[in-house]
Amino acid sequence: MARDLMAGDDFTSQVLEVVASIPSGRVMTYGDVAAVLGSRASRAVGSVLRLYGSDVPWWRVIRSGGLPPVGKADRALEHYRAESTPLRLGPDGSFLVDMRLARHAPD
DNA sequence: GGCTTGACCACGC
DNA sequence: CGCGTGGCCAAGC
Repeated sequence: MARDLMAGDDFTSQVLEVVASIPSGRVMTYGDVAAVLGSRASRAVGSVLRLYGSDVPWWRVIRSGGLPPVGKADRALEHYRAESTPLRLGPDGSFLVDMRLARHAPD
């Protein structure tokens, strides 16, 4: 049947649901997403996005330090530029998301 | 059932 | 600021 990514009962579906609800130009940390689900499984959130992230705005979910997933930083950067996500220059000269401004607070 | 693996997080040095 | 350590929790074997 066709309820692959529909209304969530599973942890996986709920993660995708939350990620899809993040507004453009804003971001949430893996931990924040887990917290919305009443869990602290930040790693499991990452695992879900690694597998099913292609269908949701995965670049809006980053680490607590503002760094996007390793290897995907360049792809994420293109999206940030397009969404005008507040960026900030890291210590090594790379771009990080400015959490102070871009962090989206859940209820 | 237990052990291992992870797109993590916080803290200490 | 880099690195190690312990803790969390879902999924797969």
